Amino acid sequence: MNKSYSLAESGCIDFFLIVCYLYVNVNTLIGGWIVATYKMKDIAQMAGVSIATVSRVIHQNGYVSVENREKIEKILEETGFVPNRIASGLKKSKSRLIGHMTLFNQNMLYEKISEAINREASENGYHVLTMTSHRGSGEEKNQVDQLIGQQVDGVIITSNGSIDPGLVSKMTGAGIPIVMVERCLKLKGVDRILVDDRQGAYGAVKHMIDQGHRKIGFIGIQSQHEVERLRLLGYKCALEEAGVTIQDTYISYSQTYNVGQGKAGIEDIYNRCSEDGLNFPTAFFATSDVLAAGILQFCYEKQLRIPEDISIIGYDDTLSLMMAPPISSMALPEEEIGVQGVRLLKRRMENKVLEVEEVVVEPYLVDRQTVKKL
Amino acid sequence: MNKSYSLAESGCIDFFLIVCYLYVNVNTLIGGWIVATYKMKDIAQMAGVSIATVSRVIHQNGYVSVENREKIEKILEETGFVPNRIASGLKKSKSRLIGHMTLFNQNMLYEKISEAINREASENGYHVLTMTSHRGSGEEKNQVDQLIGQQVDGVIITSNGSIDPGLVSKMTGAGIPIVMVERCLKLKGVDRILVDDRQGAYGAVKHMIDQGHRKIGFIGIQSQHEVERLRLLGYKCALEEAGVTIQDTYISYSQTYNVGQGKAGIEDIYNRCSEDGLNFPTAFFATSDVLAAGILQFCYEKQLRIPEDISIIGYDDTLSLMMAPPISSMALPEEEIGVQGVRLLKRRMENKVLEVEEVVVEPYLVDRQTVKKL
DNA sequence: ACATAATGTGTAAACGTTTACACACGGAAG
DNA sequence: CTTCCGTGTGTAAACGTTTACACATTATGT
Repeated sequence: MNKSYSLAESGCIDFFLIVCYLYVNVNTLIGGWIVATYKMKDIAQMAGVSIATVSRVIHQNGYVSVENREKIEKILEETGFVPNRIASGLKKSKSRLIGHMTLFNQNMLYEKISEAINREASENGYHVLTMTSHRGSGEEKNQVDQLIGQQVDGVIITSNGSIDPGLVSKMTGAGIPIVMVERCLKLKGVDRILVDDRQGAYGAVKHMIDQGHRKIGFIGIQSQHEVERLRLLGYKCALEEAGVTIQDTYISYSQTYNVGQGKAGIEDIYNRCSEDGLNFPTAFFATSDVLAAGILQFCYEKQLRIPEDISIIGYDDTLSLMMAPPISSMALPEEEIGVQGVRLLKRRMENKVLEVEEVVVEPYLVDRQTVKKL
Repeated sequence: MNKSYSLAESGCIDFFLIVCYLYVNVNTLIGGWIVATYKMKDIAQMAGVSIATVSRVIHQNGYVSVENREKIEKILEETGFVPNRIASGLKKSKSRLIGHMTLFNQNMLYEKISEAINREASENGYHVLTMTSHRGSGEEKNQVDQLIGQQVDGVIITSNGSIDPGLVSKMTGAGIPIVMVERCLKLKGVDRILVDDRQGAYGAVKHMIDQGHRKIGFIGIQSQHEVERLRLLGYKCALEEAGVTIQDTYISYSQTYNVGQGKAGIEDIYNRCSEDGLNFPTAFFATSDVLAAGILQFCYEKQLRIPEDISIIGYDDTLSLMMAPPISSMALPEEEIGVQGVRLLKRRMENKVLEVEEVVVEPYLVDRQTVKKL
């Protein structure tokens, strides 16, 4: 090595690189291939400088002579050197990792939010460690330990309003900032991105009322969670505002978000209407596109046309474009949700003490003309 | 500290814990809360042993007296200690991180595969760093550097057959094992999980033929990629085998996987049939559910019933259950794809030299009775 | 009784960065 | 001709683990 070192000093960089390639960094032999990874120490040796100087070039701080800077930059380029984030993370007590806890869900909404989070994080020099759990599985406890162990700089919790608050405290207790997104818990020190679901439902139902509908069905979820309560509330507000009395017969709550339950919901309303001697609604609002899909299946069976026979508005705009026919839906600004989530987190990660923030985002109607004018 | 230390030694653990909580590990004050994180050093001090002993308890290796083991375990429990993975990663040159490179895609298929990868990784003590890129964006180059920098122990590339092979070599060159999944490139030292798409398409079309169909349409993607070639091949094989001559008029290639293109595809065939004076097909095979959704939209407009007027089989079973009506589809074993991917990777990560492996998984028909018996 | 093995514990050197500090050189200001 | 500041560079000590090694102590076999 000493010999190689002097070679490098005397300017024979290229030859030296080959020597290095063969001898310095041979970590492993895989299938006969020589595999090399460079460390700052190696770069420093090749450039004939100290590792501190290399670091100064990489981080563009401190003083480095033009001559050395160029020499080092050239070597960096040639070797494709990538600094070891683990080592720097250890020294700086920053992993530049964001944890993302989410529930697995057959819904592109969460996929889209995830995507926005990943992208925004990446643009800010962070990476995302995703932990997917399954409703009621209790996996979160272990995941929290894993995230703390990985020294994540912050955590985003997407749509998991049922997470154990104790776990969240464990993280905040470890100094990890948290942002909850879409389905949130009101917790000390936890920022929130909320969707104005009351307004979303209100807007959808208002649109139907404006088109002349008065008998409007509601297909939602029986949920302890606030978002479903708000959607029902928005529905009721719109009706009350229009002076329409609320018919329980027109309201159906399912257990979970799935097509079958959506279809069962409208069938239930259909049957109860006959029993109660009421007219079947002329329009339906579903609190999720997946439930709306169930409504469409019902219509298909009964050979009802949309919007001629039945008007529909869905929610979340994940499937509506793909349905036959494509239906109107209240879309959520997934992009904004993800981006704002990362931004809030970033502010906390970078300057510790801040007020708790709450950002409210608004759904917007994607109108595909599935509400008939009466 | 020395005073506290002697307290611990004299057995006053509980009091000592409080002292520790207040003084030893006060890292930050957030909103008035005292925040503490423990290191092995702290645990060792509390237990009055050396840090090596604590490590032996945590990793359950080496000899530790029952007395010390119990004392340490108790403290570990009480403090909720989580070892710093960054530090151990640095020492062991293992991050226990798996990189996952995937393309963003409005398709639950990738979501499901991701989910399986995350779960299987987690069960094996790994975490997943997901890097989502967008077709043709060139984001991959940077992502590869990030993954190398994070010292990931392995990388899974999902459905990105268009990744630059040079980037893959950079990773294998850095000693990182790679598994490609679903859409693969044949590259030196890269394991593959392949879907038998030829067989999948063949099976779907065979099913239609068995039900008596002879005029069968194909809605696919004009793709350089092998999977679409295989699906078309499977379609043609099934027809040839049945002695049916292949009609170009019945075949349509779209640009990308989206509903609009699916609908345009079948409209195109419809128009060309009139021009050529051919009968419209009685059945359609689509190479993706999203294209099949387009077919359903066409049928809806034309008031064609399924399967009475038109028979359909989709592919990937991501949307078919939610359509009106739910349609038959060739499902891919997403679970198996993800799990096998992680397993292959794990074998490579744990014992370096292995033959390149190729696992082929089979699609299976989910029959929802949308092929009419002729 | 003595060698040897099994058990239990602590010390200290890594791992690859970052960064405070020290030092050296030149030029400008007094 | 000092003194001081702006540049440029290297040294070495962290960061929190893991683990080889050394050293005890006790048990076992002869």
